[in-house]
Amino acid sequence: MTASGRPPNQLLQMLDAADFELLLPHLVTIELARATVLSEADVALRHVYFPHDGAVSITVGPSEGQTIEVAMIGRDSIVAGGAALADGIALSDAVALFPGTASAVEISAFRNAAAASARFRGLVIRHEQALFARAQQSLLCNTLHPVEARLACWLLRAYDLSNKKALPLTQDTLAQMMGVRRNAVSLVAHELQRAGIIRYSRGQIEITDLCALEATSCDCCSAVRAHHARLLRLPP
Amino acid sequence: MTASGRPPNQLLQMLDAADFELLLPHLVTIELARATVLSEADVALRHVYFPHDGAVSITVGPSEGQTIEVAMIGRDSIVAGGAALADGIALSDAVALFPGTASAVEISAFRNAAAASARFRGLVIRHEQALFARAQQSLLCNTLHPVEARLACWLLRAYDLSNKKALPLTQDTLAQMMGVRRNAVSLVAHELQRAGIIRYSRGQIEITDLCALEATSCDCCSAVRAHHARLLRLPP
DNA sequence: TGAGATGTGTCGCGCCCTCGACACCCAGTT
DNA sequence: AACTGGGTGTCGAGGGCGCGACACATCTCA
Repeated sequence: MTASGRPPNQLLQMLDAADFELLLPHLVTIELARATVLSEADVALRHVYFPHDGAVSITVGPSEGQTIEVAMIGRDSIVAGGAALADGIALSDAVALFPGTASAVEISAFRNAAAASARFRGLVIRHEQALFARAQQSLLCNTLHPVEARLACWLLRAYDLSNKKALPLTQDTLAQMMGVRRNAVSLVAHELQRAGIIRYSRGQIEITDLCALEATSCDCCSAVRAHHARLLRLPP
Repeated sequence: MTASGRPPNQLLQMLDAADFELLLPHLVTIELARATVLSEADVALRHVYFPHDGAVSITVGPSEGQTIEVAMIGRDSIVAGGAALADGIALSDAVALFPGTASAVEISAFRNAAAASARFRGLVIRHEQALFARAQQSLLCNTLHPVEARLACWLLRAYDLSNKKALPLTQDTLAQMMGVRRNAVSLVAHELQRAGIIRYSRGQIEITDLCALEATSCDCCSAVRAHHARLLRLPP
């Protein structure tokens, strides 16, 4: 909880008092242990989640080894908000990547709130648009940019969400997220470590030179940040 | 116009009579010449479009040569519907790829209709979700699948939208859409032609063996189709 | 008919990354 | 102390594609 007495999720914080009252009775704080599954593609949703901290990885892909991360989201976002407003069937898998907590809301309560309040609905829609922008940029980045820049981007996003420079991550999971072989990650990570930008060992990656990491990354990160900032500032 | 007396856009056709009345006074049929720009990233929208035929390519990318197609849409979709419901700033460029016509609506009228009718709003949101699914699948496809399969997918989609087996397309534009070099397209196209699956010459590509083309493509196409069908069937 | 513009084939070099495989190192367990 | 298992380095073969460049074909227009 924060000074406002609300859970520390950016979207909950932005809500009008009246809108927050709509949700409040239905908010349940839950633990997100690593690898907790929040939603599964093509399966009916039961809850919508407002993460407080940690990070959730949104992925698609039919089979193991053929999956790819669409976006990494956290306290600046909602899990499954768009699908909840649409037909309640999740488009993608959502899995806790870094542990944390979240406020869960039953999907019916979420839909009721969205039906009752145009302002709340607008916020969810703008959020969904921001998420779309994220996916779009990932599309461009994955298609056109080399693994090194993409890895830098990814780490920066993880840092943004967790505010921690040390992240519990294996090269293997990194490779899965980015849709490349562990091989490639190993090579690039080694290079970044040699340059003094990151340090890692046995499932812990630490950012040691944030500026250099930003220089290594492509401008996809900042493009996404700009969209997010614009869309989630309440209109006048 | 069709038997229903409505423009031949799938979404307009699906509308409740009352909802259609909301839009009808504001619908203006326009020509979409090839390369007509319908929206531009980061620029305020003026209209929302319901394509009747032809196809519109949604692309992102900061600079020339660094752009990539997010989705190709047509009569089964809306151009800029999501952005209109959000903050009215387009996320991406939208350009007419194949000529055709569309119904244009001023953004304010579109928003008013969405505010007035929960059913219309729901349809737009579900559509936007379908578009998101499309983008997601492109992300996966571009990251993991070889150019040959992607090209096949792309042609199938173009065929779906235009119902024509002959498409006015240069290898150059194909390469731009797919985010690869013309070189790669030339190679693959040559191969497909040799196999009797397509035929082409000077900016005209013709599908000669649809089944073989489907066999060449990855299952991304069908995955997207499934999502689209599910989301755009009116809920009970 | 000739000049230019546009679309296509193709060649070579080289890089990035895949794919499979194996060895090593470190932790926790027994 | 030995074992086991997960995380990492890395090697070699090979492919796919970037990247530049050039030749050639066809179309359009002067």
